[in-house]
Amino acid sequence: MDKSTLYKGCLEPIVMRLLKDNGRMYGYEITQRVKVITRGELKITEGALYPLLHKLEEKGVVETEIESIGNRRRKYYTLTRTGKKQAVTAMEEVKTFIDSLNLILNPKTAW
Amino acid sequence: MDKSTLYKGCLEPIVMRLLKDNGRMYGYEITQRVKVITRGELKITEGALYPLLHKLEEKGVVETEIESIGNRRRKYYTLTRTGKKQAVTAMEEVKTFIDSLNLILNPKTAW
DNA sequence: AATATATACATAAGATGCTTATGTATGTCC
DNA sequence: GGACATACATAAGCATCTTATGTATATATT
Repeated sequence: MDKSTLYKGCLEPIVMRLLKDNGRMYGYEITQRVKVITRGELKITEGALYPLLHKLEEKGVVETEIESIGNRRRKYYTLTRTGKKQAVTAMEEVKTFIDSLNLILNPKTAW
Repeated sequence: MDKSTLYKGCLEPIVMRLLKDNGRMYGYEITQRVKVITRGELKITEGALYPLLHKLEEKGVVETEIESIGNRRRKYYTLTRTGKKQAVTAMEEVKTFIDSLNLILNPKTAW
């Protein structure tokens, strides 16, 4: 099995968590942050991330701000008020999900 | 976000784990077992499970045995020798994956 | 006796969420 | 000057799931 198929569906909560913790991030920064935090285990591809960010913006979960550093531009993303609420719910859902996974995959451990 | 999207990609390791633990199971049994273990949180649909089981059989990960109880038939699945090896690897991969997820989603907790 | 629900399998169409590939452009290091 | 990093974006294609549908037997309900 391809290792990366596991994380399908988890990208959205990951992004929301990072925005919740850090307040304001740009796309490329998110990819790098995930790589560092997970010691290279999780690698977010740009082909997955950018369309997701656009979708979240359309849904009003995040809002953007473009910042220029010299001739370079960065697009910063911030959670909206609604986004912050949804982030809380999303975190609970992921927690429950991981608990369920652990119940099956680590039946002997008491989580 | 639809809650069930989270578990995309996790069905295969779940099935392998159950077969590894229980030796021999049939499809419907797997769906019920997951429901009980996770207290109703994870519901495996038959439309997802049966094609997966067939795929695993094609790949030589599992082998089947049909058993009749009265007029009813059950198709039992067992891990092959290769399947058992792959199950070990799969479990390690899922463990690493969950660890990575936790690093991002529970940054304050030391796992 | 009829109906609903549970058991048990299966497949097909469609949606979703990713990978891979490609493109543009600037900045930095050697 | 070329390689690599930074920074964005999109499109084609694939894998994995949901939803819908179908078949058939067994059991419980009314």
